[in-house]
Parts: sequence; C-alpha cells; structure tokens
Amino acid sequence: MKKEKVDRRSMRAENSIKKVLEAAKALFIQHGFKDTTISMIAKHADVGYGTAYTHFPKGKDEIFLTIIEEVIADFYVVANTEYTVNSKEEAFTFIHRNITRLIELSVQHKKMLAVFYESIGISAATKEMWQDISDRFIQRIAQNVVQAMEKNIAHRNDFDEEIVAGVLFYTVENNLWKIILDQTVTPQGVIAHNITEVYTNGLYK
Amino acid sequence: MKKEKVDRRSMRAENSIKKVLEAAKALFIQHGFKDTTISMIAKHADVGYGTAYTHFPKGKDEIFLTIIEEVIADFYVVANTEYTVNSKEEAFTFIHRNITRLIELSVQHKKMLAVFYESIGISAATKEMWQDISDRFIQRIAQNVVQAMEKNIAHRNDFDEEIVAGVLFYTVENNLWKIILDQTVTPQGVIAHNITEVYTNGLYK
DNA sequence: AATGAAATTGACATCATATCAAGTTCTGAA
DNA sequence: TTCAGAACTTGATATGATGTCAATTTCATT
Repeated sequence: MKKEKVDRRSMRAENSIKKVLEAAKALFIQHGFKDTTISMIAKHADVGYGTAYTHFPKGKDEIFLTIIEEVIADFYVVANTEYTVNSKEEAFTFIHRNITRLIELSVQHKKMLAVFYESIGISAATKEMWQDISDRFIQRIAQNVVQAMEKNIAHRNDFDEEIVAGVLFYTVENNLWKIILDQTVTPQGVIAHNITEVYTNGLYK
Repeated sequence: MKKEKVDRRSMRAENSIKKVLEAAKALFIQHGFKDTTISMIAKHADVGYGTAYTHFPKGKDEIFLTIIEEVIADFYVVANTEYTVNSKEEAFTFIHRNITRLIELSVQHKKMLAVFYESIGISAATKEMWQDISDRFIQRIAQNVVQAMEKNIAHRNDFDEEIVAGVLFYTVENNLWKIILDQTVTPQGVIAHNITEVYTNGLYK
C-alpha cells in the first residue's frame, strides 16, 4: 500500500529542493545568515540560480525558515508542556527541569541557533517566528502564575501574570543566547540553578 | 575671549554635517533604519551624495550612531549610578525608582529607540553599542548582588551575581522594548511594580 | 595673485535580490 | 505511439543599495 513517487518530474523537483536545503544549511553554518547569498546556495547545490526561487519564492528567508523549522519544533514542545504544581518545592523542581531541557536543546542545535539569532535581526519572517514562540512560552508560564495565585502559594494574589512570566522567560532566553553564542563561561548547571532559585523565591512564598 | 569659527570652510562643513544629521533623524523616524538610504538622506539634506560619506565615512551606521549617542548617554547615566542598600526594603525602593526612571527615558525617546531596536539587528556597530550598555548595567547590578550577599540579606550567599543581575536586567530590558514598540497595554506602574516585587523577593530575604 | 588644502559632487563599480522569457523534461490524453 | 502542455530549470536582466573616486569648487595663506 505504498504510494511511492515514481513521478520523475516531482522526483527531480524534490531532489532540487533537497540539494538547495543541504547546501544552504552548510553555508548558513559556515558563513552566517547575512553573508550567505542565493547565488552561493545555487552554486553549491549545483542548480540554476532561478531554481532556488522556483521552490522558495520568498528567497533566503523561506529557505532558512524551512531549515530552522525542525529545530524550533523542539522548543515548541517545551513551550506547550502543560503542568501543574502544588507547592514552591514542586515548582522549583519543575522549572529547574524545564530550564535544563532548554539548555540541552540549545547546546544540541547550537550552530543553527547562532544563525537563527543573527537572522532574527535581519529577516522579518524569522523575527515573527521567534515572537510567536516567545508569546507561547510567556502564556504558558503565565498560566502557572495564575495557578500559584489561585492556590495561594504566591507572595501576592494580584501579580500581573504576564509580567511575572516575563521575568522567567526573558532571563532564560537571554542566557540561552549567551550559551549559544559562546558568550558565557558560567557552567550551565549554575545558570539553571540560579535562575530557578531567584524566580521561585520571587513568585512563591 | 571667544574663539569663534570665522573659518568659512569649516562652517560650510559644519553646516553640511548638521543638514545631514537633521535630515537623517527625520527620515529614520519616518521610515526606520533599513528603509532609509544614503541617497534619501543626501537628497533631503540637500547635499551631494558623496558629501554624506565625506563626513561619515562609515555611512549609515555612523550617521545613526551619531544621532543615537545622545539618547544613549541618558541610559549610561542610570547604568553608572552607584548605590548601596542595607535592607530588602531599601532595595525595593531603589530598584523601583530606577526601573521607573528607565521607563520614563524610554517613553521620552520612544521614536528614536524604536529605530535603535531595529538597527541592533542590522548594524554591527549598533549591536556592539547595546552590548556595552547591557554589560555595564549587569555589572552594576551584580555589584549590588554581591553587597547583598556580604550583608547577609540575600537568600543565599553563593548566588552567581551575574546570573542574578541578569534576571533583573533582561526582564527590564525586554519590557522597555515592549513599551517602546507599543507591544504592551500593561500600565507602566504595574510593570515597574511587578518586576521590582519578584526580583527583590527573589534575591533578598 | 598664486598655491594647494578642504569640501563638494555625482558618476561609477560592485554586489545582492527578485523576475522572467526561453528552453528542457516529462506526463497523460487521444 | 504521439504530442500538447504542465512542471521544472536556467541564466540574463532590471532594480536598487553601498562605497569609492576623480574632477571641481571654495577658501585661507603666503
């Protein structure tokens, strides 16, 4: 019951797409986002210049987005993890585990994420993608801030959940970028532990 | 004892520089960083295309940096403010005041800061400038984390001061950008208060 | 008045993007 | 089997931005 593609035309197309993506991935990692051009990609992929535009009409942005999407998917999984905690201690454990998970993901995809970081400033499409992820993370964290207030285990019951969620998210985010860009020598465990400690003490009583 | 510039040549040059900067400022605010070109600036400034490069050899980056420098100077003042606190309550008051100050500065220079934000992703020079400011802020805050530990008013005495400082800095930073980019409806007082509360509860006992 | 330094200028070389008309390959209907 | 036309490929080209430079003008000094 296989539905194999014996269609030689679409096989040819698939092959072109694959070659473009593979060449692009190597070049992005080697030269970064800005300094990788469509003609470089086409040349390395051994396809005509126009071919890149045939399959990726929006050009470099679209090629890069296609490549980065699978990396980002991993982060979405974390961002979408539902969770419930009943005490400060439980929260500490949970948050610490999630930060550790994010650090691991960042290290794992370090090279492409460094390019992603560069691209956020340059490509509107990428910027939007990161904005979406950020919002999702913040909304997820905010839900737990609300839970904490409802369960009366937060310092106050009138916290603005989004601002409080931002404390955790933005701190983690920026530390992840530092790890990705090799801009820190602080051990990852120290980073995870300190952030978790300050945040849980800050929110929970 | 005036040392007036009666030198007509340098007056002419000064005038060209002034015209370029004024035109650039208006165009940057109107069109943003990326969509403002040197030829637009030269045309609006009513000088030749090459004149812009005569006075600003590094082009758009240098023109923008010159314009934004005075805005940034205000932030440096805050980043360099020495302070000492002896209790959690004092810390709360101090931090809350500083955040409020930063919010006020951001609102005051909103339009140029929005362009600045865009430029950070595009211009290496601008990115470096913001990196410097960030580092300075973090070092300043870190000093106070160390103080808190020395005075034994922190939850722990083995916090990593830079990571903890980052909790405050990155949170404030990102909320300022949201205000500057009109991406939040949360009242500024609520923002300042929530951040201060979570951070001081997080660090001080 | 003559000299040359300072300042101005726009043409030009360079480079990247995006489009497109022309050519080639392949499928499916007649 | 044939062949019309869809799918795919291709590089030339238009567009637009940057940075450089040789020619020119303005001006201070001798």
